[in-house]
Formats: sequence, C-alpha cells, structure tokens
Amino acid sequence: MVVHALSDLDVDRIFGALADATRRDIMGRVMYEGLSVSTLAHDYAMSFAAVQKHVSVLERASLVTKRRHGREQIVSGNSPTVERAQTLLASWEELWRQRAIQIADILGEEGRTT
Amino acid sequence: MVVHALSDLDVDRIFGALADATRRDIMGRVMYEGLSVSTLAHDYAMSFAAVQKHVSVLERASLVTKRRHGREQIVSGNSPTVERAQTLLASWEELWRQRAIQIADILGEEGRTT
DNA sequence: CTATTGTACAACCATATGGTTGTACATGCA
DNA sequence: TGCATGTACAACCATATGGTTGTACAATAG
Repeated sequence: MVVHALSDLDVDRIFGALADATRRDIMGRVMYEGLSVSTLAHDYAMSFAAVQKHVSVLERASLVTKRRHGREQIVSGNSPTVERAQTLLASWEELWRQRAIQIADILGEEGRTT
Repeated sequence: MVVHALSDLDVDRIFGALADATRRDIMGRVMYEGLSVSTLAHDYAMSFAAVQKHVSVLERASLVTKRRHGREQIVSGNSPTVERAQTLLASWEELWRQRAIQIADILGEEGRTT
C-alpha cells in the first residue's frame, strides 16, 4: 500500500536535510527517543539558534516532528519518511540488478557462439 | 564484509548529490545502463556544461563512475555507494524499532499495575 | 511579581550551489 | 587535411545555505 507519492521538492528536502553531519547526528538521536531542542542544542558547538534551524530543516523534510510538552519542544524521528527515502534507493539497486541480468544474458549469448 | 567506513564528508557528498531532481534522474538512468555525458545532456533543458557539473557532483560522491570510450565519456551507476546510503537509513529504522519495543515494554508494565 | 528556562524569529554575513557563456582541445569521419 | 562531435574547464552571476547576534515572548520556579 502506497502512502503518498513524493514530489521532487519533497525528495530534494529529504536528501538535502540528510546532507549535513549535525542533522544526521540529530536524526540518530531522535529516532530512538524524543528530545527537546535545548537538550539537542546542548551537545553541539554552535548556537541554540543554529540547532533550531537544523531541526526546522529536518521538520520541513518530514524527517522529524515536534510536539509541545510544557515549555519544551520535543523532537521525534519520523520513521515513514526515512523508509520512503530507503525505498527510492532500493529501486535504483533494482535497476542495477536488472542491468546485471542483462549483461549476464549477453555474456551467455557470447558463450554459446564461441 | 565491510568495505570501508564512510567519513562525514563522504556521506555529506552522497546525500547532497541526491538532493537534486536532475541528478536523481541521471542516477535512475545510469543505474540501468552506462550513458555518455552528451546523451544524458540531450534530455535536460540546460546547457551541456550544467549537466557536466551534475555528473561531476555524482562522481565526487562515488555514486557514478566514468570511463572513456572513444571520444565519449560513459557514466555508470555505482551500486555499492547507493547500498551504503541505504544501510545508513536502515540503521535509523532499527533505532526506531528499538524505541517501539521500549514503549511497548512501558505499556506492558502499566498494564500489569492496572 | 520576578527571574530563569526554552523557544521563536529577524537581520546579517560568508561561502556554497546551480546555472550561464566562452574558450580550448582531443577524437572520429569525409 | 579539415570539420563536426564530445569533453574539459574557467569566469561570472543570482540565490541558497549555515552560521552568527539580538530581541521578544511563553511557561515554570521561587
């Protein structure tokens, strides 16, 4: 069952968001448990505002979601989006596998003619 | 068998390269069969030089490799790199799965106390 | 109420990115 | 030889990105 087709812009945002080490580190942490923005910010050598921006990039890409808890904003990883990115890569692997079969067929033909 | 650990910069390049619709389209084409840069360039509404740059971004990320064939430069998809990107996403999914288990355990405890 | 904590957001700056045009050069064909 | 094709690369430009600081405001603690 297909959830929803991703637009080019959606995919741009997903991979763009993952193209930064700080944001990947955040992903690794919030996929396991929800963490507040300030908790996240505490561990990086940059301003709170910078971390806030990174989180908002991940949020725009639907890689994380935020929910209010008192005065804190809890950031949690969004598994479905990660899975869709994975599916895209898997489809390329599938193309590659088909090429491999095609090449094997050609070699097979050559084998017969020799 | 692990091939090689990817540095942050390597992963930055991989996901950065995938964060563009033209480059993803190129990937989809060259994973199936090797194509010359000019063949690729023919189908996009941009200059040859622009496509050349996109290919070189993919090449720096090790997502494609080029080989000379006469005066043409044949671009082919690089499956191992795609697979490594996929593995990274899979590891996050695994973290998420562990969180799900953890939550289920908590719910289980609560169930017993009620 | 007041102070502290956590967040939001604007303004600013340096650098990276994605496109262009122009030039140069190697290869293949007539 | 001469010409078309395919590639390489530099220079340039507009916009996006990743960081900063500063200000403002909501929620909690004393």
